[in-house]
Amino acid sequence: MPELAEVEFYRKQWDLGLQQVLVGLELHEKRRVFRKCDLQILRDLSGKTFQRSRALGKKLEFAFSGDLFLGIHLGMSGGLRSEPPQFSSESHDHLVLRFSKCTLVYRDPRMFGLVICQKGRESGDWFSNSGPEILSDAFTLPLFHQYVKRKADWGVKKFLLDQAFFPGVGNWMADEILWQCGLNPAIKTGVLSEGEVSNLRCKTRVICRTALRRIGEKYDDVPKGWLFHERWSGKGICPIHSIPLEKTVVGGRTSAWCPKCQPFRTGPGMAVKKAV
DNA sequence: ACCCCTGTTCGGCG
DNA sequence: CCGCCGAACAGGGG
Repeated sequence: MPELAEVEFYRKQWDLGLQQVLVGLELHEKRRVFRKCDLQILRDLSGKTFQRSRALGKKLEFAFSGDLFLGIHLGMSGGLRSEPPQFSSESHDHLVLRFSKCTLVYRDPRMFGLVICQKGRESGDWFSNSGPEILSDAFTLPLFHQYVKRKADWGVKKFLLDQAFFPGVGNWMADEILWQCGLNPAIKTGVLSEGEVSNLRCKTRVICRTALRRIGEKYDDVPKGWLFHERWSGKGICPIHSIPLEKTVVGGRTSAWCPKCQPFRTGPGMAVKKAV
């Protein structure tokens, strides 16, 4: 489930443990999510203070005293939550952090997620990204044009899913952006008009900002009128045209799109505006 | 029962 | 050697 805003929501679930000392740690070390984790460093977290956390795209980083960092990627089905001190872990709770006032739990049934541990002043190479965050000042229009130029022969859906360019954007966000831009997911980025490129960047930022504000605060608070609500309901209907959505595999992922809002084409087009 | 999946990596193939 | 694509990972939900 977790994309940009859901990741932020889950990050906050662990805020209850901030500035507290980790008094106990339970883990199922054989599980797949620890496949890249240094278990020695992970166990060293015991007795340390949970100082701060941050998110970058779909990655989460939790900083502890002693220059220790815990990194988590939630994969397809991961989630974080806080429980009372006396909580007993359940079958998919792979990592359980005990504090005096709360218990922080990492759960992931499908185990596509990842736990990383590092020691050092810097949080290390895992928690970093080649490009700027979508909502940062560095995510400029000229930079966006460079991206488009570099991937001119990519379908725009595949383009949006590239984490190096769009950290945090996942399948549903990409579909939301394309629908609100009136762009078919299979259109090559090189074919977009100047206005469409500019609109694509703008809508991407607005949707990220709105999603962070709403979903980041309350998991299921998805803005009314968004394609999201129709995406996987048995018969998805375009909120604008009330006609069935198409479901096709584009860029390796199932995509939902409206044939009226998002007609396919192979040549230059005009910028499309839509108010949602 | 069967088919689907909001992510990422890897190996085969052209 | 490179890029694209499907498979694989593993379990839950419709």
